[in-house]
Amino acid sequence: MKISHAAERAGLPVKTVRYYADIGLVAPTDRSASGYRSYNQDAIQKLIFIRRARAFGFSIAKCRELLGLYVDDSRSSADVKEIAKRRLAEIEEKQKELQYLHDELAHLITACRGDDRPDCPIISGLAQPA
Amino acid sequence: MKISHAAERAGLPVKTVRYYADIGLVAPTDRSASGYRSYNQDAIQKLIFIRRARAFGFSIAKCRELLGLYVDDSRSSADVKEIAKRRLAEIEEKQKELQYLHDELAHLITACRGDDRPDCPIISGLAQPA
DNA sequence: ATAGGCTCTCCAGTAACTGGAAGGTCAAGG
DNA sequence: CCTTGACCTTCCAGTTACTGGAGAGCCTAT
Repeated sequence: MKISHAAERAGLPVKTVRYYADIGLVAPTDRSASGYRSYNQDAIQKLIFIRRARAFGFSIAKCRELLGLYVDDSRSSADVKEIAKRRLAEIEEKQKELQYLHDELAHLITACRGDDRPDCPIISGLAQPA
Repeated sequence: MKISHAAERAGLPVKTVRYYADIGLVAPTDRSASGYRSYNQDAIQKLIFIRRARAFGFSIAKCRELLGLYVDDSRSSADVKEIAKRRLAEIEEKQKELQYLHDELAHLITACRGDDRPDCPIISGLAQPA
């Protein structure tokens, strides 16, 4: 299967698939005589795996690690769970941070009349060193 | 005030202050004979403003825009409120997204025994095209 | 005079692609 | 057989917002 077909199957842009090949994340199964990348079902499955892991916010480095575990039938589920739990903790951290931002910004917005007068609590709020 | 002092006052790394000068976001008040950047209170206030806006997740481009409104005494508070509201909407969007990720990942983690056996719902969950 | 702690500029690298240019390949249609 | 158009290739540059480092100049104190 040529790259555009594989990319479509995997739900990724062609450029990205090529990029993943370049960085050695998912190598094409082989190359045609004319140099075209060729992907088999197995490689496409890896691309799908990566797309999903990326959608979960795993970095390329973590994806590489996860892919290693994915192809290793003998790895323990504990290894995977550990990585996933750490990622979950990061997500929760980010959630807290966003919640804080949300509340503070919402507060400023509420305080701002939003009319055509110049005085604005949002601007002055941002100007506070805090 | 030389750059390290100004940076400290503003709560920013020196490198960042220099960077902001390079991209024309906050220019130093002037330069000493030997070429050292010099910042007055006004410039430091702008740096603080930028730091705060950045902490709220405003892009440099938005910061530039906000800074324009900050220094413009005649701008209407509605202009500012509009930008802030859009940012708030982005934050809320991100929150929803994170919540979804969180729940899906938490679900996979719960389903995984995390022992030394190889079968792992996290891995197989990631391998689903979904 | 020299040591240290500043400061300067410029270059490169980060993460994960994305866009574009220049050129090769391949199947179909005329 | 030739051309057209859709593919494919490589390579280079740009994105965001810095950050690190090299090499060199400046300034103050001892």
